Amino acid sequence: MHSEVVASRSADQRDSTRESRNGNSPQLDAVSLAIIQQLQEDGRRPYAAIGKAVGLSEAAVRQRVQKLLDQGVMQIVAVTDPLTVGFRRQAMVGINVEGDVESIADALTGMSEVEYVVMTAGSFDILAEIVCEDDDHLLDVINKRIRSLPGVRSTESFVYLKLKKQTYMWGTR
Amino acid sequence: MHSEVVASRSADQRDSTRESRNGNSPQLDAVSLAIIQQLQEDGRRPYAAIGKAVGLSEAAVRQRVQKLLDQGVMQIVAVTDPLTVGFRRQAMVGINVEGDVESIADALTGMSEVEYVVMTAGSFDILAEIVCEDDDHLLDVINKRIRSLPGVRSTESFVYLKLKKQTYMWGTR
DNA sequence: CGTCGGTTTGCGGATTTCGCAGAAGTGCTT
DNA sequence: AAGCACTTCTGCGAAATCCGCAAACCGACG
Repeated sequence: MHSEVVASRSADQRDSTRESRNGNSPQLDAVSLAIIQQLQEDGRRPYAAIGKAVGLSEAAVRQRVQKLLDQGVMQIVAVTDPLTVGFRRQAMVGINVEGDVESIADALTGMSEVEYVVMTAGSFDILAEIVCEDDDHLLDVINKRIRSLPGVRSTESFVYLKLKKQTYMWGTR
Repeated sequence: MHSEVVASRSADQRDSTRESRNGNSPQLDAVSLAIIQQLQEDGRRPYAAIGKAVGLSEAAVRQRVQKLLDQGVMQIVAVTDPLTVGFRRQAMVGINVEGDVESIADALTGMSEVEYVVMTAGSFDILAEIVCEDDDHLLDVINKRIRSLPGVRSTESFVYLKLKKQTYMWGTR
């Protein structure tokens, strides 16, 4: 059917991307990257359409997507502005830690109200995004649960007023 | 078929959630919220399965999902850890503004390297997440493009070292 | 009471997903 | 070079899903 596409692809695209120095990250070739890109535009795009776009059979796309999902490289989900969906209070919290930063980060990861945790360089060791239903809940999470973690030296909160942009399009520039 | 489910639902769930004080946000009833919740667990879950879970026919779920998509209330996309996908440098940038904060936020929104923009209360007026390929690119975006915006008083950068958590499960506690 | 707009439902037909067996490609060993 | 283990890709047929549409339903309003 589209055999000429397959033939023209296999030689060049296959291993053009080098696996990163990041130890745990599974190496992604250009085809998987292209598949991810397709699914970043529309998470429900049919496998056949993706296959046509990247030069692979429907079944091959399906297998690759399943593997990417299993490996945790990507997830296909609905995303919303939490404000729209009834979570009225959100905040980014900058945290300074003494001792092991990663163990604190892991503790934050375990909290259901914490949506996003990243270790950073700069005047904060950790940034964590908190999503709550109301002020009381937010106050409780920040003051009781986070500040009380042993090793947390200080925190600074930035309450969200308005979400202006939220994209998932990297690679599609 | 599942008429008893429909019957039991229509009376109670329909308009149990109040529309928010947020002017532009389309009011979401409990059923749409439940649909979103299903799609946050798996963006490719079949409409029929969602219908069974929320007590609606397959066609009704399909129409609601389409409307939520059209209205921009939610989007169904693949999300990844950018580090895994070859974007080696990311940073959160805190920005202080003199004058109109929103116009600066809009300017940031227009930059393709900016993934996330939120207006905040606290010692920053805006938080923006930047995704770049390398150090040069990141430096360029922060120093040349952001700091040069008229009205930007100061910026502070937090370069990402390691992403620890990234979830889209609000509502599913 | 009638009707008007918005939603839901129940279909058939087109499309997509799924599982599987065989072919093809890769790397390693002899 | 040939053999072998392993992974990936392809090409189906069957099952499930998606999609469009017309009719039914429902609350609101005159």
